Amino acid sequence: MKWSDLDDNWCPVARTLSLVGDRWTLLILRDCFLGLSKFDEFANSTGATRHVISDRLKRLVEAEILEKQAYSDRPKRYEYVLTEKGREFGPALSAFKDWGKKHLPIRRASGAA
Amino acid sequence: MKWSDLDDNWCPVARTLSLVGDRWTLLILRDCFLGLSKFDEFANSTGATRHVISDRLKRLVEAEILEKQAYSDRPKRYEYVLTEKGREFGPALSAFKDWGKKHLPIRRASGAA
DNA sequence: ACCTCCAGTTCTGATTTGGAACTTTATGCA
DNA sequence: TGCATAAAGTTCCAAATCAGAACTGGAGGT
Repeated sequence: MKWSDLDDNWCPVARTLSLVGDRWTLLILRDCFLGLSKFDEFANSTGATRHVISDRLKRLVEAEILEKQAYSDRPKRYEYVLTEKGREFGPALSAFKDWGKKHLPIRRASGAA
Repeated sequence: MKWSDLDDNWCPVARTLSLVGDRWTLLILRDCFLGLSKFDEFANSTGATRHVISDRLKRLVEAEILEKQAYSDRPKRYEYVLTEKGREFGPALSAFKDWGKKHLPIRRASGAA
């Protein structure tokens, strides 16, 4: 059973997972909702390797969840922004957020001495 | 950056992902909501290898999302059922389901000539 | 000319999967 | 007794994916 074998599954949850069913993809999406949009921002924020960021970004663009837009012409730089389809994924991330806040309280209380 | 390095992340979405952020775990959870509870049921339904099912079930029990209950004593058989914490993950799966239904219509329309 | 920034790509070794067979405990049946 | 089946895992090996770091290429800045 491979990743893509789920994309025609009878279950909509499975189909969704075939697209965004991995830690890094979901983390990148979270970043998008937080306003991040550049390659390095995703790399720094998620902690995933550049290799993975590159791969996931490609998938997300292909799935039309993100759109690649040039924000600089001369050195040709692109940023990734949510499409409408991508924005509609917000509720799913919110559900994750709510569940995490309720059931997984942070343990190592940041720097808050 | 490893799986578990996210469990103390400041972001609740990241913490949630450190637990259930992978295709198979989420698919197993979906199955639980569909009423499945046995090892082989998960294996057959998800298509994941028994090895992966075994690993994910262990994680989920450890995270108290699922509970391992004996349903037979003589051959000692166990089934996995959602805890309250696990049931509260329902909205997240629903969000995935809704998004999938709307944005990823099934393509190879089953047997429908 | 040299350093830095950004967006990727490439390389290698380690970890995780996939797929299938095997184990254990117990039942059915001939 | 002997053989087959069932459930829940475990074990093994080859293949795919990942982590980590270095490298490439275009464009400034000084």
